[in-house]
Amino acid sequence: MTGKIKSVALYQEVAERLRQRIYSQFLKPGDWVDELALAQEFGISRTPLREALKVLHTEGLVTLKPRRGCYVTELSAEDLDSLYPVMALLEGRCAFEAARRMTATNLKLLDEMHARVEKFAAANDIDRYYESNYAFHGAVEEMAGNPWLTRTATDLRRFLKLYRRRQLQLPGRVVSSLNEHRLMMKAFHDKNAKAAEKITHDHLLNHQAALTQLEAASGAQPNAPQAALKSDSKGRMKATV
Amino acid sequence: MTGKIKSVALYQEVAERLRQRIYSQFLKPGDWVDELALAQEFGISRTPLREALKVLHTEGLVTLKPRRGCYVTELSAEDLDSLYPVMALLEGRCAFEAARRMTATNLKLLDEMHARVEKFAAANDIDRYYESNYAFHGAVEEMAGNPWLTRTATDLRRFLKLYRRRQLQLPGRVVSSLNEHRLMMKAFHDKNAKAAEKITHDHLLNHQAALTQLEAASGAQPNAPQAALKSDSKGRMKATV
DNA sequence: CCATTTAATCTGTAATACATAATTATGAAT
DNA sequence: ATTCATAATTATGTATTACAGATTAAATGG
Repeated sequence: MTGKIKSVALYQEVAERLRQRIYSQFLKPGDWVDELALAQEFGISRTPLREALKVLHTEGLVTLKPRRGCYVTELSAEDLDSLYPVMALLEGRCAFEAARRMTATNLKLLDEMHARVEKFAAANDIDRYYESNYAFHGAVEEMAGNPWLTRTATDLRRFLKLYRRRQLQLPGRVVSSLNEHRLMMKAFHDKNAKAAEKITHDHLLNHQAALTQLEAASGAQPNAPQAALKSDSKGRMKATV
Repeated sequence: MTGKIKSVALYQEVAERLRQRIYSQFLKPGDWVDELALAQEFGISRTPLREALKVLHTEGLVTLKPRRGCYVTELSAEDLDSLYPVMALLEGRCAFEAARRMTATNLKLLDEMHARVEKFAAANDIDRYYESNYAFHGAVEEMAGNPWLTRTATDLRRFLKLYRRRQLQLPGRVVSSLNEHRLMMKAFHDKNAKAAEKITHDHLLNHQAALTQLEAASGAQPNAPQAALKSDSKGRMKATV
């Protein structure tokens, strides 16, 4: 038999397609999700579509406004200001625990993942740079060895992924981010839990600071078009941001 | 018109009834939730019942094992060991932020809530003691002023509520718990954020330690009957646990 | 008495129908 | 022509029903 066994439900496939549309910014934060149009496009009834939307809602990717339909989750500047410190707290702790429990195997794995990040950064492959970076942080969370800590951190980090494009446009941030990652790796090699925690914590806050600055530059409009910054995409900023 | 307008959906009412059954331990952790039996009992079809179960699943109260049905969420000893430190971290931070931003109004409110906890403890009203205690911690979370921190902490704390009964059976824990609350209140009065954080953090870890001890005593069976401890329910332990 | 097949039960999925809220279009009055 | 009220349309939320596939229980034969 060459045919693929359909082990996944229809609504799961639909969820995945919508997930991709959201992460690829085909559906942008704040956009209305037109049930009927999508159901017709996919040639299905509303039920599996709504089922998919519920999945995405649980993941936080989509927000259901009562009687007003479904919208791609939109984080305000205030949301980011309150979210990043929590992320910093949790990921900092993840790094602390990961450093404490670091094994030779895991260290090797992290080294490899870090190398990937470096490679894609050097190659200017912005998409794969983001993905490998995301995977790196996910790996650190796993290595903390605390399932509930991992779960909590992972759940929150998913929200930041919604602003993937935005983050990639942070001028000069890649350079300083890489630098921070190198310091993290050193802390892991040294099994210096305290240092790993602090670096990771500050890494997140630096990220937030850079985002805030970008928002201020683009006129305090969280979803404003950022074309104006394109010409600056290769610009350099002080590494502290 | 005297009749009540049905503003809530059927599945929401069902969800609430099931929530009560779970929190009242009529449905205990690990119990199978019989869809058909419940649907018949409530005189409804499976759909609104399943809809309700999905809500409870999102809250974490219920776990859906694929093709094996729906079960009341059960936390293993390992789960509690990994969950409490995360709770301690988050609630500690909540206390820190709450202390930093403490206003006269909020302080008064906390004083009142703390008084309620004291009152029900003195009156040996174990149910209302638990509820007022739960409300107190919820209030501190709110006063932290960080919506995402509040949300994360609240989401996690809901899981602990599943083991409400168990927690109430901790011998002597009420006394030391009250003492820790008094220290917390002092820290809030002093606006001593660092102290508030540490006390709250340790408060949670002490709670965990007491639970672990209880589990060890009852034979490492998380859901074993605890009748054997009843005679000890007024016993006293060292206040440090 | 155990193994294997068959029957019954339960879970998961999705199409459909309907009620109600929200939006847009229509029309009357100033 | 503009504005307000009302009617038509559209979208959302809810729930019944039906069916397919998996799991568990029962039955049959070795």
